[in-house]
Formats: sequence, C-alpha cells, structure tokens
Amino acid sequence: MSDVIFDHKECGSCPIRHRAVCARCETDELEELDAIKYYRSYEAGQPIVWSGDRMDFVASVVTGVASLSQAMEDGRTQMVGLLLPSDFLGRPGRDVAPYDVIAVSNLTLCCFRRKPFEQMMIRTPHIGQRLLEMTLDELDAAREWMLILGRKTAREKIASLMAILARREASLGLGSTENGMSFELPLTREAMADYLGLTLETVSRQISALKRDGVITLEGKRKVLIPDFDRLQIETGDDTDGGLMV
Amino acid sequence: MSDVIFDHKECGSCPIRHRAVCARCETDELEELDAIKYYRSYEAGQPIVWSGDRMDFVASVVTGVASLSQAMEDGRTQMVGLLLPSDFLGRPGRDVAPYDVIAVSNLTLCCFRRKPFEQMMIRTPHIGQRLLEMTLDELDAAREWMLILGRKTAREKIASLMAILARREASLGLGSTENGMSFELPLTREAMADYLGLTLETVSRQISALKRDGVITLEGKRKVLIPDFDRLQIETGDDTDGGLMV
DNA sequence: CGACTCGTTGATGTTTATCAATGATTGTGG
DNA sequence: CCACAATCATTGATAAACATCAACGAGTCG
Repeated sequence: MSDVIFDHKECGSCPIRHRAVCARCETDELEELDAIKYYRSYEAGQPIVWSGDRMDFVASVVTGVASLSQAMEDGRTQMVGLLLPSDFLGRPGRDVAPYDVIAVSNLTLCCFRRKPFEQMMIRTPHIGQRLLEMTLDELDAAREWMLILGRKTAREKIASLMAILARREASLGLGSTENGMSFELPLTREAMADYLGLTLETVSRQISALKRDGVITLEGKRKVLIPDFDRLQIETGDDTDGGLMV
Repeated sequence: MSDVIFDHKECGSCPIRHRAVCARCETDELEELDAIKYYRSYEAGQPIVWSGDRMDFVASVVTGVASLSQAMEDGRTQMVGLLLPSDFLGRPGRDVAPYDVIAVSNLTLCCFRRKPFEQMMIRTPHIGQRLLEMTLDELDAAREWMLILGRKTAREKIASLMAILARREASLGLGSTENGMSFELPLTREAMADYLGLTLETVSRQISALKRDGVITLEGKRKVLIPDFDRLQIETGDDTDGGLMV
C-alpha cells in the first residue's frame, strides 16, 4: 500500500524538468542524473525521515506536498518548510536529517543517492548553480514566513497563508475562475496551525471569521474560493503597493 | 563622521579570509577579487540600504553586526537576519534590496561591485560553492529561528537568544572565564524585541526574570555572564541531549 | 454500528501587548 | 559647567489576543 516504487520515467517528460535542481542540465548531464535516480512514493500522512535519521539520498518533489518540521520535547511543533513540486529535499554533504519530513499529501520523489549526487555536483556546475538559486529563494520565503510568525495577528496569518497558496496556484496557471481564484487546501487545520504558530482552534476560528466577512468562501472543508484577491491582500497586513511581492 | 572609506587592505591579513565567501579562493582568484573590492564603514545605528533601494554591490561583513529587517506599514518590524563577521550581504542577480539593512554596531564591509562579482562567479566555481554552503547554513539558522518565533514562550525566546550569542562567542574562542561564559550584547532591547517577535517591555521583563532566577548575570546593561550554560540551555526549551545543536 | 479523524464552537485562563510613569546615561548648547 | 533633551531601560496597571479545556457534529473506515 505504501512506498510504491515507481517505474523509471524519462526526464524529457518530467513535469518539473524546467524548475527543479536539474533545470539547467544539458542532455548529457541529464543522462548522468538518470543513472542514479529512482522514484519513490508516499501516502498522505506518512513519515519520510525523522530528525536524527541517517539520510542517504537527496530528492526533488515531483508531485504532492511534504513538510519539514521541528518538534520540541513537550510536543510543540513548528513547520519550517513546505516542499512543493520541484522543491529540493536534503543537503549535499550532510548525512543526518535535522528535521522531520512528512508527506502532507500523496507524494512522489525523484531521489538521487547522495554520494553520487555530491560527486556529480563537483563536476557539473549547472547543478550547484541551480541549487544556489533555489536555496536563495527558499531563504527569501523563510524570511517572509518569519515576519508572519513574529509580527502578524492570527487573522493576518491565515490571510497570508491563503494568499501564498492562491499565488502559487496562479503561478501554475491554475485556479482562476470567473468568480475569482480558487484552490484546494493541502493542509489540515493542525498542519496550518503548525505552519503559522497557532493552535488548531484559533485556525478554525479565524477561517470561520474570514468566511463570515466574505473574504473567502469554502466549498467543503478544503476547497477555498477567493472572490477578491485585493481584499485578501489587505487582510494579510502587507504592503498593497510598492513592496516586492515575492 | 560617517561612511568612512577605509584604505585598501591585503586579503592575506583579512580576519574573515577563511570563513567568508572568498574562503575557497586561490591566490590568483583573490587577486581578481582584490581588484573589485573596496571597504566601507558605518556607525552603529546607520542605515546601509532601505528595502526597495537599488543595490549595486554585494559585501562581506568584516567587523561588526548588521541586521536585515522587514517593516509593515503600521511600523511593526521583524528582524529576519543578523549578519556577523564573514556573513554575506546581497544576492547576486538581484538589483533591488528586499529588506532594510542597518548597522547594529560599528561596521566594516568588504564590498564588491555587483556586476563584476556576478561575472566572476560564473568563471570561479569556488565562489559559488562557498556561497551555496553559506546560504544553506543561513537557511538552517532561519529555520531554528522560526521555531523560536512560532512556538517558544517569551522566556524561552530570551534564553534562546542568549544561548545563540554565547555559542557564537565560544565558537570564536572568546568569552570563557572561570565563572562561566560571558559576552557583550550587540543589540538594544528594541532590536532584541524585533529579533524575537516581542515588545521591548517584554524583553526587559524577561531579562530581569532570568537575572532574578540566577540564569544570567548582568554587568551594566550590555555585558552578560552565563554562570551555568546547561541551565541556560534548559531554559531555551530545546532538547538538552541528542539534537544537532546547529 | 462504533471507533476514529477532522473540524467547529463555547467558556475560561494565561500570556503578552499596550499605555504610562520613571530612572539612568549620554550628548549638547547656553 | 550645568541644564536640558534625547535615548535606552525598567517597572506597574490594565487590556487584548490567543491558548487551553471541553463538548459536539460530520464524514470515513473496518
């Protein structure tokens, strides 16, 4: 049921070919990557690695969503990364995972054995260059997230999360309808709480409040409609104008 | 009084030579960097760039401390980076600053004009490799910080900050005395508040509480003594054992 | 059907923010 | 040199935001 091993697939038809760590690779480089890659799938909710585990691979997310999180001894948990398709998992040169990694939705990874990948990175600047670019983007995202965690109200936090998810959907060319934007929430209330540094009750209450105020509409518990994105943007507390909407 | 332009200095005698973005460069590469570098100094409190400003240079912090922070329209501010000696400022390929950068203490930067630096990065893999390593370290630090912001109590936040600063001092081989560890606080109460997502009053109260409970001792307002680091570590709420004390 | 997960909502409690006063220190101009 | 302003820090009183504890509804799986 779990850990289905996918068949080999061609890089040429890969949905993340042009955004993942291999984005800049030439044909010959792709062939080399091809030789050390293998696919691996997980069902929603399954753990991928635990903090402290040895990790012998790095990977790209092909489909689905994974979370990185840190847990304190008493159970308090903070999500510190949300990996979407094309995002990279693992750190070359490090063999022990510093975070818990969990499949939030059904997930497929394109894995590379770590040692060969590291050796290839030395020979292939395109990989390191792309990884640097992706890591800098992640750092920017982490810093935006720090503002959310440190300074925003519960309502602003929820609005910010909705805006981030809506923008992502839009950047993939999806979700726009005649009545505004829409997307599927990939996270449970508890996962949203761990993302935002709130309790799940507060998440639930604030979602209800935004719904009551007409900022969002729910279809079922997971499908979100944004009738007016500018209105949502105002609720996030962020600059509406000038700022670099990262 | 401000913006003193330092004289040219030799890379060979540079205090951050082996930790900064140039750490892996060979002699000839250093000479090339030398040709595009210039020093620049700022006094404590001075702005270096504002969010939205054009930024035509990247730089290494040589001495002193700088902060990156994000401000909301109503004045709420979150620090999102603290740059210490050897840390890198700026992003190759980006010409507009996304954060306010402020000199927290007196500060000297080793600046490189951005365009020549970017061209050199293409020719010189050592620079990109080192920058990737440093960026990954910063991302780890940002994620530890996210746990602090999202899930720790005010007391744990203060204890965590003290522990981070004490560890840094120790990693430079400084601060250890017969009565434990000591260091100078580089931040005002307000800057600590912006770092930790608190108000300055709460920072002040929690410092007083830790002092009252004997976890720390103050000499003046800025010099901190840690009589028992393990005790402080417990106050941070982090794993005392196992965890990778990053 | 009963157990389980996920989500919602209410009542209450705790933590931290806000507002306000004051002390200590430093720099400035008369 | 002193009076004054300005900055940084501390502490108290009160208010607001969010967490905690608790009950319950809806959907799903065995």
